[in-house]
Amino acid sequence: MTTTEQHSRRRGRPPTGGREAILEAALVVLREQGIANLTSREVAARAGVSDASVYYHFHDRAGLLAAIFESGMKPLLVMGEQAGGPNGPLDVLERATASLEQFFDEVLPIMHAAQSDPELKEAVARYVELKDLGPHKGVAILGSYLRAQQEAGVLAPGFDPDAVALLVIDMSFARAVRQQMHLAGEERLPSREALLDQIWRLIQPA
Amino acid sequence: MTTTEQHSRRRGRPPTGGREAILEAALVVLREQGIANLTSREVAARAGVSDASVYYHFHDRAGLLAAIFESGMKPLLVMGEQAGGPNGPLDVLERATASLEQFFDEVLPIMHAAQSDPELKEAVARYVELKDLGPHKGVAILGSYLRAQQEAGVLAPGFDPDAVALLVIDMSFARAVRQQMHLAGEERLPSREALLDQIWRLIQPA
DNA sequence: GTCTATAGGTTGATAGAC
DNA sequence: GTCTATCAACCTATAGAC
Repeated sequence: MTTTEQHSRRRGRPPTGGREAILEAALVVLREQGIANLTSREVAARAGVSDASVYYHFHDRAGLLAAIFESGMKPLLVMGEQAGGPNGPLDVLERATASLEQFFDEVLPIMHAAQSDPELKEAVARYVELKDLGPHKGVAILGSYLRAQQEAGVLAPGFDPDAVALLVIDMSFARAVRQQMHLAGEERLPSREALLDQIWRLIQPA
Repeated sequence: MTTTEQHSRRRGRPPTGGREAILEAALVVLREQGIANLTSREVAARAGVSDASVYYHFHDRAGLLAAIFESGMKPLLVMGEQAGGPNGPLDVLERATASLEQFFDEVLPIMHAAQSDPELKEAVARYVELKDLGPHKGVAILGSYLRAQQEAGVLAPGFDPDAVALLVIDMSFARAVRQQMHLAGEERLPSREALLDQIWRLIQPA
């Protein structure tokens, strides 16, 4: 514990953690209020700092948004570690969809915000290209796992591993979107289990 | 032809079509600039009318947004007519995905805009509930078709029609989103044909 | 129904003290 | 690094003439 906690200014927050506080608050505001209400004032108030602090740390609004985006996209960078578990394909599929949904749930507010402003949209596209993120990454991870299992004879020989992987990703993505829109009639839709059942029918060995 | 076309004020537009002009312009602005730049001034300028006209027709910004939303969602109301074509299931599937993608392509800007503002988000949710739109509608249409073909023996007996329908819808939705984000690496992803191939493997008769 | 003009409020961004 | 105070720009919305 090297943090000096002698004068508790706010509540357990380091005295000079302004930048992180602002970034955190901005992410919260973005998720709760949407980008329409993401103003420097609102963020500053939530972070418990002054309005000018925001501009000191991020120069301008675009800089703040870029930082939010980069911070909010981090879940993507740490993905793809639990693909090679010791469990069977069905278990892997279930765990993959679960973490995919959670991931999309975190990133979706940023995606939505990006689509509401052409400048942000292009920034996101460039960032994704630069870091080589994007759907093909997920397809590569999940697809190669499926292909390995297929070649090992654990799964059926006929299916296209990458295509099935993309189907699973798309299904998780759409589910996350529906969940965040919380539309009525969600309960009338086929469940995740029902969807995974069909995928399983597709890849299970004869 | 009852429209009086004696004095061409703009170009083939009725002299008193202000409301429609504004609505059209608003949709264009929303698609091109995103909701971040959707101001009464911008819309009015594009429509070739005054700023005040917008408020005359739609009372306030919320009224304009509601009208945009209702107008932009119309593609949903006229959906589901070409499902019962005389063609085979594979053809129906291809045509369904094509029109689904086009539909999502039209509605997506509005969905994104709605997600960027909590008030709009709730308005959308209520509207979808009121008009009984939503994914379950598409599932019902495509699913019942698949079920009919299945019971007629044209398709395999084992699959879940509704679940497969939702898979197809989710896949089309995700494809439309990717297309609008125009991320790099799209060409490395499995094509629509590759995805439909897997669906076909799922439902084809033995 | 459409315009001009403008009031009133909010926001992004800066200056300068501490 | 953080604050207060402030400005200029922009936006929503209204008033009133035509």
